[in-house]
Amino acid sequence: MAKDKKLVSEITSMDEDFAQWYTDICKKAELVEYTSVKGCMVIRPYGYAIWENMQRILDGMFKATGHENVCMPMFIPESLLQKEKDHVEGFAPEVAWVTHGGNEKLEDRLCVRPTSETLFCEHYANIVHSYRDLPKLYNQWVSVVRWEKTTRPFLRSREFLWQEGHTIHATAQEAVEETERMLNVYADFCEGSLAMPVVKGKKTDSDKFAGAESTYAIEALMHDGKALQAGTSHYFGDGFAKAFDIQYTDKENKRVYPHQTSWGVTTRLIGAVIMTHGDNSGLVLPPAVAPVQAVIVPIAQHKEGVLEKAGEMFEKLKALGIRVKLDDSDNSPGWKFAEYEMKGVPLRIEIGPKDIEAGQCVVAARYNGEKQTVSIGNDFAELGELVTRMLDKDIPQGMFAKAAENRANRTYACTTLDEITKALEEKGDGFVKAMWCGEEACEDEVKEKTGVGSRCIPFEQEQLSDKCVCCGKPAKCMVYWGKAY
RNA sequence: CGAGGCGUAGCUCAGUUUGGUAGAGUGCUUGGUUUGGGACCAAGAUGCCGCAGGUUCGAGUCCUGUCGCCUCGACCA
Repeated sequence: MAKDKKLVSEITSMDEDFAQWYTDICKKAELVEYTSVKGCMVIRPYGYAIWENMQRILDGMFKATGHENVCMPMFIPESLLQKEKDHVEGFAPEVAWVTHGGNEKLEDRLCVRPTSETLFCEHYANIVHSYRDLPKLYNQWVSVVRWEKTTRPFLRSREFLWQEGHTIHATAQEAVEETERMLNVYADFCEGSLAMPVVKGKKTDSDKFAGAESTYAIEALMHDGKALQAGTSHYFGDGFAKAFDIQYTDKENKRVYPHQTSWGVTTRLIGAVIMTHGDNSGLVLPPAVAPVQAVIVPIAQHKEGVLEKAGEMFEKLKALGIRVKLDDSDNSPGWKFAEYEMKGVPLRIEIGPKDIEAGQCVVAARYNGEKQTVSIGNDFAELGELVTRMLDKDIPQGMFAKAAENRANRTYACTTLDEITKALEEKGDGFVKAMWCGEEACEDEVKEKTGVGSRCIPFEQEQLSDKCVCCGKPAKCMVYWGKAY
């Protein structure tokens, strides 16, 4: 166990300090370790447990919306990848290639999947023949490889874990509905389980997924005012179906092309949680995904009765289905406090000789540091109720409110480029809301002059003015702008 | 891929200017005292000074090359 005395760096507005703070947490909370494989991370047990919790919740949501899990191969033959033109152009610069099998050179190189649209398409072509075969609603939990030039734990690594959902539908309308449904599933997960407010919207054309007709995304704002794309959902139209020759016979006995979607979230969500909720004492985890939801710290544990009482408490909370840990190691209480704060454990319960005498214990919440004493009685009933209520309701709601407040303080509505520059300079990086004419030239100019790029066209539109923030021509929509990870 | 910075004990780093026995703090091991915010005392273990060449009587230190990591750009979930 790492017992480094030095705590994490302070969060400040400086970019480099924030980056240092972030990497400190990733390492000191024992989430990741670097490896000899360049740009790839070891996700350690504590970090992986967070991902497992995310997986469990999301998988339940996918199953509830009728999706089935499958597993596609890790390798994609070059000939298969080449079939859809936009897609291959988008991904070619960042794929890794397998050129040899044993000692033999391969005729057709194999790419290590950067995403699996092409494999799903090939499969659809084999199994979709009739309208009766549709829709197919698939998902897979795998890792993918993208040969990134620079990497950061969770936010960008050469290999990362994700889920990719792939669906195929008879009609365009059904496919669009699916794209929107899954974006909503992601948003509900982020806001409900991760206590992280997100903006739902559509990407501009220049920002679309390679091969997509339209891309939807949820965007979250981090502590330092930068935006993070937390999940995406793509509508493909029938472009892939045409490229891969997927056709079915409809009720009128005509051969037609089906419509597809894909959607994914990754271990980047762990990075999003760190940068949304973390503070100067370390990680702050939402209870829904915390590997340990409550830690019991006995005080003066060598004294008679302390460990016994703590043990009873542990069993009681465990029986309530709470992920609870009793730390009876011989580290000092102060050390334990700091350690579990670093690791973001949502609740700490202190119990010592004084408490036992008074028939109580102390419960401290990680996200706001508030302590309260609660009676333990004979069977810990009151404690069990309090802990359950805090983990299920008070803490997620409190964390969400805190994150939403931070986002509100860093969201600026602007009507001119000068206003944007001024707001960013005076108040720091954040979301900028501004009107846009829909021209790519203006999108580029805004980025060049103010430093913020388009994040998404939010579903919830506001009419800030009727003119484009850049060119002054009639505006088509309001866009969220921001610096991105 | 462009520009900067850094590689010395598990970790954070000093030592490099001016070449001369490999250092500190922290962590680790053992024993004892402690325990309501990273406790204290004592004893102990820990190094291909990133790697490869070169200069030199002698290189952590100088030269050349190389690999790796970090930050900022560009690209990206």
